[in-house]
Amino acid sequence: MIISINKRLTYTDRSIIMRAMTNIPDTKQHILDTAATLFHTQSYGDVGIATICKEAGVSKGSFFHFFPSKQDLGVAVLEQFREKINATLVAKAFSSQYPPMERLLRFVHELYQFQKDQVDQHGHLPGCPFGNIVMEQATQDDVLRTKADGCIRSIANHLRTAVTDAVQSGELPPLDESATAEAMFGYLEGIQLMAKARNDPELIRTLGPAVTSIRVPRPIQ
Amino acid sequence: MIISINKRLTYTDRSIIMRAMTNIPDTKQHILDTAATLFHTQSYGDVGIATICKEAGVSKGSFFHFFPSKQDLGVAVLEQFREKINATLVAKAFSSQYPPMERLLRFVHELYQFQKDQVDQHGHLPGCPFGNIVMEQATQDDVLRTKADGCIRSIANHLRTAVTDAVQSGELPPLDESATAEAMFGYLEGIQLMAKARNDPELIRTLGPAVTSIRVPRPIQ
DNA sequence: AAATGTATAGACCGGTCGGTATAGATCGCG
DNA sequence: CGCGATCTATACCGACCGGTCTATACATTT
Repeated sequence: MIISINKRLTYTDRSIIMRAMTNIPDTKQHILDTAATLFHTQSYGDVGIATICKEAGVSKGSFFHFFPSKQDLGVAVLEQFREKINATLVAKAFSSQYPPMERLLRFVHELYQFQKDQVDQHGHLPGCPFGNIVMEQATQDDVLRTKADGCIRSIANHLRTAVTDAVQSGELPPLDESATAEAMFGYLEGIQLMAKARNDPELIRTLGPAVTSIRVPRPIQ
Repeated sequence: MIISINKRLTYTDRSIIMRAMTNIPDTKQHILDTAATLFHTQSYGDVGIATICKEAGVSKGSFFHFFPSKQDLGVAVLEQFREKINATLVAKAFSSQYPPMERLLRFVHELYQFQKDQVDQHGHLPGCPFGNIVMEQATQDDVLRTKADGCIRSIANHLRTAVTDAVQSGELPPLDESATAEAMFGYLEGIQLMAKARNDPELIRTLGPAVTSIRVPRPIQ
């Protein structure tokens, strides 16, 4: 494709050039990505719309054209995190080619790498994007709370599959599979929280593997 | 004690009467208690100083007379939570009169009751005061992060004693006692987080007891 | 009684918050 | 070309933010 440099560039031209040069997709997606990073590395409450706009190089008019409110942006950011985490960390770890319990250990390793990379990049361990929103906004904003809860359930569901497979293969004794998967996910949230409190990803590496020791027995009849 | 009602009441007189009549201690403590409730039931970031003053029936001048900044107040609130939780939930559960592992189950029950009472009172499950601050402020404010981390370690230390006792008594096999205690505490943080995400304290009751299944093996030499 | 320290009250500060209004630029489409 | 839809830019809004300042009331010390 050739774009003449003699004519005055239209928005479309600039958009095409931007996309080709910087891999920045359309404005809405760019706002979304910028907000996701800022919300995760700082926090939802402490990052204002003006900051997001400045960081994304976008005007407030554009922002409110695509997102009717900050809350809508927050929900969209959560949904994008869910998709991205399911497509990367979860997909890598929960492949059925690995024995069920090994999947859990691989997931722990993915979490460790993820948080460690963030520390190396930003100097702070950001923790879980969903856990952060829950702790910060659950008592204030029911929409965000419900959305974050949905994201948590979505990811925890992959754990449940692994637990079910492990029981079937005999790697785990009979137990309450759903509850055990939830307990395991809770454990991973908790050690990410403690790692964030210390700003030290090593805690995930040392304590993470113990996720395989968690067992919630079947309710007695 | 008798206070004459004929003379004009001094501040000290009124203070004495107030304390006797309303059980409200001195102003600083009252601000602290009000802020603790607001921070816990809402969040640190979303509760302003003006709100705290109004709720406590205190002027801004008084506030800044006792607390040089919101951050200092935050640290004081965390410290008070640490003392209060150690004096109540922890003290009730971790009495050496109970077998070590029973202490853990009792602590879970205390956590359940605590969060359930909050739900009944305020309609929302507030979660752990330290975990909330960590998730919200750890990447922004190193002072608050460090203080919250200290509070977490302080409480986790009681878990470690129980784990050590359990290993000694044979209730638990040999394992990394400190790491296991940390893992257990992380687990409890995690299920409180998930309970907050669902606004449902029952999750603590059903998943909590599995804390006794967590084991971090001793590092191989 | 004077002086000093402690506590309280509230107006006030610059800055930021989420969100709106309006005008203009650019788009696809007829 | 012209028209309506889409998108961008920015000034602006009232509310609130953490924090300062000044004035005053009272207690304590001398």
